[in-house]
Amino acid sequence: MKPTVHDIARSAGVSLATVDRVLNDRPGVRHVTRERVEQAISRLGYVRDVAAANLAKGRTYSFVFVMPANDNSFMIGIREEVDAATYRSGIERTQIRVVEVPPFDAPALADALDSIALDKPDGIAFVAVEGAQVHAAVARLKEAGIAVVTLVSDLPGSERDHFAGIDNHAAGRTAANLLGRFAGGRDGRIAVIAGSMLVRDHRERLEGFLAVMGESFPRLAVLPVMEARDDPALAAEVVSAALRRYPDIIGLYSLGAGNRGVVHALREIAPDARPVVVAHELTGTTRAALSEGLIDALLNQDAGHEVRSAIRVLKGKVDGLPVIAAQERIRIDIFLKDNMS
Amino acid sequence: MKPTVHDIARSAGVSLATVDRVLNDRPGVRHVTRERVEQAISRLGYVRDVAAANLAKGRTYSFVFVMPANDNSFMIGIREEVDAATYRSGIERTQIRVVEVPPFDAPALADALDSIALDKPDGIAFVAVEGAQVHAAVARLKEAGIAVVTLVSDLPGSERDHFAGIDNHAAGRTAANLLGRFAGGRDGRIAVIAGSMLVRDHRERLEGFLAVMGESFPRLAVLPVMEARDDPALAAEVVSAALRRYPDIIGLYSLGAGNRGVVHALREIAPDARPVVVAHELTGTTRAALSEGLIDALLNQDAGHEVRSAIRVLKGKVDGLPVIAAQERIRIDIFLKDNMS
DNA sequence: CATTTTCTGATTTACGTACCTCAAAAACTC
DNA sequence: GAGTTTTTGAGGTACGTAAATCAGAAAATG
Repeated sequence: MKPTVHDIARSAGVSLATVDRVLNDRPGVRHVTRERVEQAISRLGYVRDVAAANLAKGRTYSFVFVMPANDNSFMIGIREEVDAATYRSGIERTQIRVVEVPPFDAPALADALDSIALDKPDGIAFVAVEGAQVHAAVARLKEAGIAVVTLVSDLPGSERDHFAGIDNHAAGRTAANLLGRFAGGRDGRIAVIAGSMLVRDHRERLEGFLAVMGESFPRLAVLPVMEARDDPALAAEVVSAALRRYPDIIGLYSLGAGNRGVVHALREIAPDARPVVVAHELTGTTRAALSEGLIDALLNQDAGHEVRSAIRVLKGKVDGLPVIAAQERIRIDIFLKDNMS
Repeated sequence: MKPTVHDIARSAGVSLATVDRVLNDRPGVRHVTRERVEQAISRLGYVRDVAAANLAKGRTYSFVFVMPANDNSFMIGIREEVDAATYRSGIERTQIRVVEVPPFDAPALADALDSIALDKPDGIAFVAVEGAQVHAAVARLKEAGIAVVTLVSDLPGSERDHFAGIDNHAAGRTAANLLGRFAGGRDGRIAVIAGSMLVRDHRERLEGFLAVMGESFPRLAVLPVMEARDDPALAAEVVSAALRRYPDIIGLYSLGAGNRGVVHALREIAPDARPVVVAHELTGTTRAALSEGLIDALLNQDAGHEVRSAIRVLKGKVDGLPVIAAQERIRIDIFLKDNMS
């Protein structure tokens, strides 16, 4: 049977109160006694029953998620996952609030962070936009003892505790690898459409993509990146324009959101003239485009995983536990039309 | 504040005992009273505190995992995950025992299942081998009220409650798609190496693979499948032999385990004569081969996910809960050298 | 209407831990 | 050795639920 605190007390020849003092790091235990207890703990292989402990503590965590008010499917998906987590978290003594901010707007984000800090939540997760104001706001949050996690897009060099998202460099490299190999040795141009170079995830994807393109597929010429602010209408426009202007585009990498527009533009083209397309994020639109053959491969980051990881890390930080890197690594999923889940 | 059973009792104007009877579906509550309580529950939005409930119940689940005594990395990985789960499960009031059986041996598996049934565990998970004896053994398990889940390889048509594994048909299709596109329009032969056509997962992969090959890549001729019983030495031999005999092999699909042997054989070949290789399962060997360029793409089923899913489902079955299909679907992961996690 | 059966209430114990108080013992200090 | 401080013990309450007992009320049965 699983040992309990009572067993420890008996085995160490001390009282329950002393075991409790050792376990919860309370003062008033002599060094030798503490060691006796610790020995008993490892001897019996005692592990604290977390469920019972939480029940006894009655602790509740309060977290705030700061999300860009984008209407693209990915961000909607993330918000849904936050909602789902919020629902479950009611069960797990966790309170989660969601705050929306204008997208791609560093000052607005910094302001939001500062105003949230006034409520003194236990932790904050946010989608980073680069900017000195944001760095400063994060520093203030940490100053106030609030756990901080970046979500989807990171803010390296800041004092955030953790980044819950994929390795976007690797994602870009993977995209290049797929696009290059799918292009099958033909020559031609490659178009790239992004949301904004202001967000780190997009920039890193581009860097990784260009690196592999240069290394492994020198016969494919990559056009200058187009930015469409993850706006479907704008994306449709710029992609259409590019495809008209350069008939020898044989590949397209859509590394941001707003794929509704990209797919729309692709549909206008004669099937045999369509480029090989690699895009990001599995949504209703992209999933359909994948089965239809408009998109050839899809890189995905699982929103649910990211949100749950962020919450786990925030809880861990609040409780002073270390992050288990292996557990919190978010994988880059690749979908072809045959393995859509 | 989160409502408790006490709040429900007060709000419904009944006693705690009655609330308990309703919640735990115990007899002795009039229909109208039951409804009053249920209304109070939904009115207050009560959710049972699972932690407290488990604490109070003190219930322990006993599960048995029946695994083939294979020494390939994938099965070792599965066993490691079972061990890890076993460790954690001590915390979660779950007892897991692992039983090994000879691989690819239906009568032995059936015998093992029967002998395990004598202990009357709450649930059994096993890697299926096809055979009438196994079907019959599963029927007996269900007869005895034991929850049954197949792991990695399924046994459709049997009375198992659930299959914790990937859609192997889709995996084969995905492999064909990747292999065909990576081959880049060249003509040539494709070799396929499997473990055994006796296990359903291998057979289904092959079917999916052949289907897409026929549909989409008619210029690639698929050689008859080679079976190596997931034995590295044997695999090395047959792959070497095939590559020697057919110099125009431009693609290889390794759909079983024993990739150590396959990689060994590939390494013997001049780099520029190497075929495009798609294999299954991310292990130490295959991971290295992927970075080295010996393998071009890897399909993977996450052993940890599968084991945890199996345990979740078993617990659910024991508690009479329905399986949440979306949550229990195991994805097919694709790894290229750039997105190894 | 009496009797049996079916409900319901009140109360208690337990699960494993946290946290509190009060008293007693042990270890120091001068 | 008296006084002070530190360490330890004993005991209790609480968390939210499960499960049991027993008595009493209500309903159904004859």
